[in-house]
Amino acid sequence: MRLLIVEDEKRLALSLAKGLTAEGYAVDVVHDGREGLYRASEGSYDLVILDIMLPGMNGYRVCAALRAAGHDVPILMLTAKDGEYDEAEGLDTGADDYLTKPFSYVVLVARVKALLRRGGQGTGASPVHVHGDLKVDTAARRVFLGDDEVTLTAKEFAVLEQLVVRAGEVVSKAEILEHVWDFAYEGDPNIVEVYVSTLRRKLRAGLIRTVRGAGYRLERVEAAR
Amino acid sequence: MRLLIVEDEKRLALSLAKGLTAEGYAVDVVHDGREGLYRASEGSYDLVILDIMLPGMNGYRVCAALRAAGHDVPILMLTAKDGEYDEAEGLDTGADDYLTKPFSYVVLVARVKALLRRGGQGTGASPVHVHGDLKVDTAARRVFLGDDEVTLTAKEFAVLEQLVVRAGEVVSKAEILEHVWDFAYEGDPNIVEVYVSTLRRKLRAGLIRTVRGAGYRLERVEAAR
DNA sequence: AGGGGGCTTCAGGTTCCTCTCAGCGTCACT
DNA sequence: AGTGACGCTGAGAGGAACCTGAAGCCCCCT
Repeated sequence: MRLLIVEDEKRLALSLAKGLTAEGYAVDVVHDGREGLYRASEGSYDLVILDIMLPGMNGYRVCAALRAAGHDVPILMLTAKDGEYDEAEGLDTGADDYLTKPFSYVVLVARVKALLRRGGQGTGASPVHVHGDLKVDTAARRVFLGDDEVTLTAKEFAVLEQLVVRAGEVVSKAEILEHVWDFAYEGDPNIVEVYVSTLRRKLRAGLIRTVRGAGYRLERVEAAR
Repeated sequence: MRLLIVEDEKRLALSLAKGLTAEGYAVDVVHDGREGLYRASEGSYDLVILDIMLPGMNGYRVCAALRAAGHDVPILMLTAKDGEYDEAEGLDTGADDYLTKPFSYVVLVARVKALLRRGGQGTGASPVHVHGDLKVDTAARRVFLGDDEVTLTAKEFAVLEQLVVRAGEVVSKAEILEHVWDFAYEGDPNIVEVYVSTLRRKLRAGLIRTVRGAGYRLERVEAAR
C-alpha cells in the first residue's frame, strides 16, 4: 500500500510519514501542491493525504484537478480549524474525508484505514484474502495459517500483501520493491529476497514459489487432500 | 514486449534501458531522431519512449511522421520542463502520454505499464493463451500440456510466448532473436535452435514445426482424437 | 543507559540458466 | 545419389540469480 502525503509543514509531514511507515505503508512525501498533483497523477498511490494550505497550488485545486483528470484515488484532506477554509468545500471538490488540525495521530491512522477499506470494497476487493489455509486480513493486519496466527512485522506483511493480492500471478521483484518501499529507496533489491526468506520460514516453505528470472508467485491453493 | 528508447542523453538512456530490461522488457536504444523514426517504422515495437530534444530530427517531428505513416504504436514523450517546448504540442502531434524531466524511474515504469495495458485491452489480448491442449498463462508464467504443468526457464518461456502469440504463423529466427534477446545481442543465432530443441523435448515433438529457411511455426490445434 | 526488535547490508554458498561449441542428421537441389 | 546448407542436440564452462545466516544500525521502550 502506497500513500502520498502532500503537506508543507515539514515536521508534521515527517512525523506522519514515520508513523505510517511503521504501520507498514510505503509513504512518499512532497511539500508543495504542484508537485503533489503531479505525483498523485501517476496513479500509483492507494491514498493521498492532502493539506489545504500549500505553496504552489492549494489543496482544493489539487483535489479538483485530480478529480477532473478522472483519478478516483481516495483523498484525505487536512484542514486548519481557523475557519478560513471550510470543510464542506473540501468535500465538494471531491475529497473523501477531512480531518481538522490539530488531530491525534491515532485518529489519522483510523481514517486512513477506513478510507482504504472503503476503497477496497468499492472495487470489489475484499479486505480478507483466503488462500488455502492461509488467511490474510489486510484491514486488521493479521495473518493466520490454519488456526494459528502468525506474527509478521510491517514490512513482512507488506510484502506478503502484494503476493496475496495477486495470488497465482508472478510478481516481479521490482514490483514488490515499488509497492512496499518508497520512491526514495535506493538500496539493494536483495532486500526482497531477505523478506521472502523470512516469510517462508514463518509461513511454510512451499507457499512462495520462486520463478527464476521473473519474480515470486504465491501458489494457488495447494491440492486438497 | 519490446520497447524503443529514443534519447540522446546517453546516461539517461542507459539507465532507463537497464531498469526496463530488469522489468522484463526487451529494450533497444537509439540516440538520434532520424534513426528512431526509422526503427519505429519497422513496427516491431510495442511502445516508443521518445525524447523531444534530439539530434537529427526532433521528437515532435518523429512522432508526427510516425502517425502520418499510419503507425499507432503507443508513444511516451519525454519533455524538459524548461518551457521551451510545450506538453500540449506533444499530445497534439499524436503522443499518448508525456513525462516532464526530471522524473523518477518508478513513474516512468508506471506510465509505460499503463500505456501497454491500455493498448493491450484495446486489442483484446488475453493473458492466457490456449492452443489445443497447450495452455500458456503469461501472468502466472505457467505452461500446461493437458493436465500436466511443464516447468520452463525464463528464456524458454519467452521463446514459447512468441510462438504462441503468433500461433499458426511462421515466426522467423530473427524475429525470435529480436523479441527475446534485444537487438544488441551479438551472439550465435543458433541459440534459438537450442531453445526450440529444449522446448520440443519438454513439450511435444510435433508442436513446433520447422519451416526450413523461414523459421518456426506453432502448429494449429493438433488433430483431436 | 540499556535492551530489544525491526530493517538493512553484506558475503558465502548453492542452484541451475544461459550460451557456446562441435559433430551429426536432414533436407533440397542438382 | 551426391553435396552443401541448414537445422538439431548433447555436453560443459561460466556466471547469473537466489538463499540465508550474521552483524550493524537505528529507533523505541523500559
